[in-house]
Amino acid sequence: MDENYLDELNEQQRAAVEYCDGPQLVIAGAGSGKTRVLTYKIVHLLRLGYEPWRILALTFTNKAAKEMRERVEQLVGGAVASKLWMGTFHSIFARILRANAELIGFKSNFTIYDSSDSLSLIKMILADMGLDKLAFLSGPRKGQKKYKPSAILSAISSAKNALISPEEYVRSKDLLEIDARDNRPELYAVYRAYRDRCVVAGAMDFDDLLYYTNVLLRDNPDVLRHYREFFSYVLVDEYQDTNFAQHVIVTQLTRESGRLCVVGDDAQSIYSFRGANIRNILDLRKTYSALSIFKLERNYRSTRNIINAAGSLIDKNSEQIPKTVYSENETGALIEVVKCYSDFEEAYQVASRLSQLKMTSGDSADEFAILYRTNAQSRVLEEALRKRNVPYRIYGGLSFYQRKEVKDAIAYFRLALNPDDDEALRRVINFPARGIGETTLAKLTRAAIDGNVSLWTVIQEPDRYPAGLNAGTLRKLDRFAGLITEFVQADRKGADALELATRIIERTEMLKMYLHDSTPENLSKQENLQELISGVKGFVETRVEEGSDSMSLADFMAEVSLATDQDSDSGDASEERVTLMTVHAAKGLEFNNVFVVGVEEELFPSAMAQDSPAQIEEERRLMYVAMTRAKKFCMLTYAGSRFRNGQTVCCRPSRFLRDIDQRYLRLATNDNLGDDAPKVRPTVNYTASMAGSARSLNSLRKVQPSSGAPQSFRRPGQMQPSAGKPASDVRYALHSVSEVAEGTVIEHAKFGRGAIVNIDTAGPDPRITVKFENTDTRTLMLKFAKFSIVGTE
DNA sequence: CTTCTCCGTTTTTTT
DNA sequence: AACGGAGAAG
Repeated sequence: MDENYLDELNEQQRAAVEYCDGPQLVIAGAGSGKTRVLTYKIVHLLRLGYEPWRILALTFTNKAAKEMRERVEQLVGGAVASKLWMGTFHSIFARILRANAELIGFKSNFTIYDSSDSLSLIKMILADMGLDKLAFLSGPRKGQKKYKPSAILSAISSAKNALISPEEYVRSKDLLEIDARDNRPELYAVYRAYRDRCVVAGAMDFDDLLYYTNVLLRDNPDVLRHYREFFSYVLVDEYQDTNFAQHVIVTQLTRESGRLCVVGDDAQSIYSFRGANIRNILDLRKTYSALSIFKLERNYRSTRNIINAAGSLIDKNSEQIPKTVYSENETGALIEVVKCYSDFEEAYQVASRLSQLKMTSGDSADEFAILYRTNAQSRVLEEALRKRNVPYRIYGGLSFYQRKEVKDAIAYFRLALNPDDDEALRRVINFPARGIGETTLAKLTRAAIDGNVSLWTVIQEPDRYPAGLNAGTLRKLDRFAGLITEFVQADRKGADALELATRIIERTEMLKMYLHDSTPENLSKQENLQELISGVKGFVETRVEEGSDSMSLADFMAEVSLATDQDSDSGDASEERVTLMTVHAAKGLEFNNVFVVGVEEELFPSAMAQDSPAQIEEERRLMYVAMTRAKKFCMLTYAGSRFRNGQTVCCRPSRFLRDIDQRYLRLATNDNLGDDAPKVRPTVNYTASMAGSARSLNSLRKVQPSSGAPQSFRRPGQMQPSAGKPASDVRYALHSVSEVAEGTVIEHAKFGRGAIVNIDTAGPDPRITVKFENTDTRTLMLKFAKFSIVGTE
């Protein structure tokens, strides 16, 4: 370990790192070395003699956890770093819950429902309760569904984040009153049914992971005592993004010891839609009377202009902890504001300015980022970049594990581990088609709900839970059950993830199905299934290499079920690319050059945020995050019209542009940022010819109450550079043995560049062993490995 | 029971 | 534009 690690910190950072005498809050402005403080603090704790496996470091995203681990690794080595408890709230507590599952009425093999599972379960419950019918309401809500699944889900989610059980919910006069007013008086019953079905299915959703952790610690004093003592120091990153459930877990674990270090920046709180609450930071002082507060205010990242501009923007927010972020870097260029006619022109402008800047600055492509408010905005930008042959990488969008065919396969995986998993069962009971249709499923569901058991139990014990099915149907169900049982037993007998996964794909004939005809979609589905298998294979191989015995399908699923899109670091690291992502996804990152596009009213700030000042402030913080990603150059663009929801709508410049002190901006001479617009009625600020009906629809929509946080469904065709796009299909293909030799240099779709060191043709399927430039050596099955041949060594 | 087709709704951000 | 849901035909 580097002895002089403390010298690499400035005075404020060093003070924060060295203070280990009690609870500590570090308010860290953007770019002030927040992660640096956390990583060095961990190193410092190790120095002081804290054992690595008793340090708990919680982050918000997988990406942040990974980055922190890597940075600690560099300082103390992988052997020590791998012993730290470091990860997202969700993954760490999932692990703890699995270890203690029986105490809260679960088994350790519980499934984790993702948002689409949750939504599908909500829909099922609403249908069962007869609440999915149209409501005959008058006025603007006429014809709208009373119980909108996504809104229900988000209400349930809020309840759990506030640690309110269904039983407590129904006892709360306030909540019932609100529901009555919102025309959904039976929400409590939906919540209860949802909870019950999850329990029966042995499933937890994302919120449950936090909720049940609280239950576990609340109802089992000995468990609480154990973890309190076990974790001798707790560190939390991005505390401004924690919700109440997370806050309570943290305080439960550290209230007595006071060995807590929390880092956050209230100005970067951008997840309140998910229950994050800045109050958690402020309330720390109440919980810990001895709380010491440290401030990091010097920004090392950006030029003065960028920091000053962002500062002048965030000053317009009323709610914030007073602090002054300053930069002592060079003044730098002004922030460029560009007005465009349309989203197409915007994309063109950005692409051309980017290419030009790339030439003049000499920065490589990965020093450029284009940030947007919504994923949908990426389309046009992609096109413009492609036209200019600028290589880019999109983050977000549909994750690999969310693709239909992959989800289907995963559903079988899940059933093998937990056949009670209703959502997985419903997904694949008739896929591939085996003549078990809606009617049968409805009858099974009815019986399952009446018996308060899982669908699997109903299928297993038809006599005990009669569903009123005819003999033919029963026979079909029996065959399906046989298939699942076979997988379950294979897992119990200790099959590793690859054996079991391969068997599932073969026995269900999923891959075969797609082989039948070779439409482009089918081809891509085949590829994705093969990619999944090679993912499993890679997982098993890694575990073998690491000398770990944890290579069961359950171990694989534990990694996968909480891995989200950002995590898939696919694409080769060797090639430099421009980054395209949402502002949310960009948090914690930095680039020399940042383009923020679509800086318009109703988009940024979002149309959903228009009706409350608090939401506008969150959007403003989001804008602040966007701008402070930039080190040297920042450009903001807006368009006069934009293709949205299938039609072209008019747009006005964002109020945020006017919030920024104009001293730091470079505007086109004729650009007044929409300041001439009458401010009284901003939304109807258009001539009828310009605006058309979309506009009036929009102003109508504002009357309706906002419908909560919708769960995201992303379109295919984004992300995963290796699939979907014709360009990449050509680049990475399958190869035969005759095409490769030892010494052949290949470019793998996932692992990057590497040289073949061995070819094994002994088995039924030829394998190649490749030493990759990222130091990994992997053995790949030739029939699955997607790569291009670069040359020979 | 399956498949096809039309219709209506949708769009914020993510663990 | 793109998806899911509903309804009709096979």
